[in-house]
Amino acid sequence: MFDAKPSARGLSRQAEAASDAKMPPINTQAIKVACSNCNLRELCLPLGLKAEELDRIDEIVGIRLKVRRGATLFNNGEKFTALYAIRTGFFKTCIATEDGRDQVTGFQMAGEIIGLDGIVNDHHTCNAVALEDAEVCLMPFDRIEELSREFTSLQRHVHKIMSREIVREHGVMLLLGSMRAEERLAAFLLNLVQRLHARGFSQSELLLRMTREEIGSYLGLKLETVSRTFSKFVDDGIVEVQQRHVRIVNTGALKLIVNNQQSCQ
Amino acid sequence: MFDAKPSARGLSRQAEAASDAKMPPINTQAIKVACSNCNLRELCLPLGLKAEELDRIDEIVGIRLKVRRGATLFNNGEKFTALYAIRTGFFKTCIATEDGRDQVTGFQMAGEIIGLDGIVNDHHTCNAVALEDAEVCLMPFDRIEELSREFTSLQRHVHKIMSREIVREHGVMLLLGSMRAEERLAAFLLNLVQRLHARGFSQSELLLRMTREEIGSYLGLKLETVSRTFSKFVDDGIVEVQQRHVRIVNTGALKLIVNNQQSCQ
DNA sequence: CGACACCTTGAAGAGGTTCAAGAAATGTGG
DNA sequence: CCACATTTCTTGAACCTCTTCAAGGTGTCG
Repeated sequence: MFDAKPSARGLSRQAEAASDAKMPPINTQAIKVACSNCNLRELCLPLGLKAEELDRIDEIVGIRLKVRRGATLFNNGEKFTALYAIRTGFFKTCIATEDGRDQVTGFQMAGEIIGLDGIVNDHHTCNAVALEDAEVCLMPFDRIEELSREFTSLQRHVHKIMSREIVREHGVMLLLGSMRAEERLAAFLLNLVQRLHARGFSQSELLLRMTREEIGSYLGLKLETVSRTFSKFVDDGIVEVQQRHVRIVNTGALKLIVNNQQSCQ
Repeated sequence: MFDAKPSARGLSRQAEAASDAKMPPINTQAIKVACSNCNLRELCLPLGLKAEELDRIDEIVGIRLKVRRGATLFNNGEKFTALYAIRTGFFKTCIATEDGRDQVTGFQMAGEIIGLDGIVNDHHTCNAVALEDAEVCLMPFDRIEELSREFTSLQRHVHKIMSREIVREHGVMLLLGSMRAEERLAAFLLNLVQRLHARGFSQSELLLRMTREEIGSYLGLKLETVSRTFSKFVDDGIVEVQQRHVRIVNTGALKLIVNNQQSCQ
């Protein structure tokens, strides 16, 4: 609490600098693409597809959309027609109630699928907002269902994606229901860096795409608490923080914070 | 805070009295059944099936299992093979971590499906515990996938069930992330009674199948806080409580507590 | 009836929030 | 390119909600 904060020098970008846009309502641009050449294929599609199957599955993705920072991919109440695979960029999904509550339900990055919330009632129940300029592949849900009746592996894949989301949310419930502020932020950072690492980025450095307020909303904390907890971690020498640049100095300490602390239940 | 508690007389059972079992590890019994005669059909299956389709879909349910109170239907780590449709009874699902954390992720009643968490990794990631003697229909997942390749309406139904679970969990995240104790308990009671009402039970009376501790775990509160909040509601004349018997006297007040209160973010 | 699980209530304390002010970064427009 | 406005972040102090610890009450079951 009394140590001078080490300055976080030499933090490298985790991706090309996002060109900034001034919240245009929505900005999309159609491009033809093919899953077969996509380097995110292992994240989006089932493994071990035959070449012919892959060609057919390419049919799923009609067009690719660009979404500028601050723009929404879809909004609560909008008609559901498609799932979206994120090619580049970073999103948040959030729900809002009439009485002004707002809850970030997740942060999504390249290779992840958004829109699953819309299936049950044919309308989206949350907003998906790009936190940096993004590109997504639009996959009409009719086509997905059609092709997954044909290809067992695709069918299974779709089921797994939905199940994974359910399990992920169980983890968030555990976090929100039983962890204290430090544990929540530690778990959050470890989760982010692990997912980034799986995409070829650093295991220890990350550039937060979201504000303290958005982190707080996701973690069930106020932005001041997020900020204070970051400062605590810095004082303890666990991370270096410079605004949105974060370097994890002591991963083990973070893991200890998440796991070791007793109490709870 | 100073009013005498009204006694909750005349609370009727919401279902036949559960015969109590003393936590046998697992107690199952196979019975042949058919969806076509099941009065929960509208909850489990898509609407508007033709008779022939219904006959085929009957094939999904191989056997019906009995699970005694306190027994588990499946456990974390167990191989995933099937989904379960609850015919009678009441379950909780919960996850536990090595460090002793424990989180109830949901309470499930007749007509609801459990086991979706197991799809993604072929192993269950939570425990499903019967809170009263229960009967479930075992539906091998292979058969479900097979038949939903054949019947579009079943395929869509499966997708909707999974999407519904995702949306439900978003709601829990909102609750855990942004509500205070009274709001959480009010939302919980309204949700329970609404689901019971959809099954033909009273709109205002319910018999809690879970302990204060389990409610607390689900709502991210300690059991003492749950108890105190119940007492507060009783003092305010909003509900009558006698152990696990609850009568909602003023539904509007509960709704106000959930919606109106500002604060939050 | 005694043991046990569950529930209630009180008092003290901790963790997180609220309110407020100021600093740092970012974006805007001349 | 610099000055100004805006957004975002940090930090302090007071407050509040919920937790913790403790004790006693209620109900149930063998």
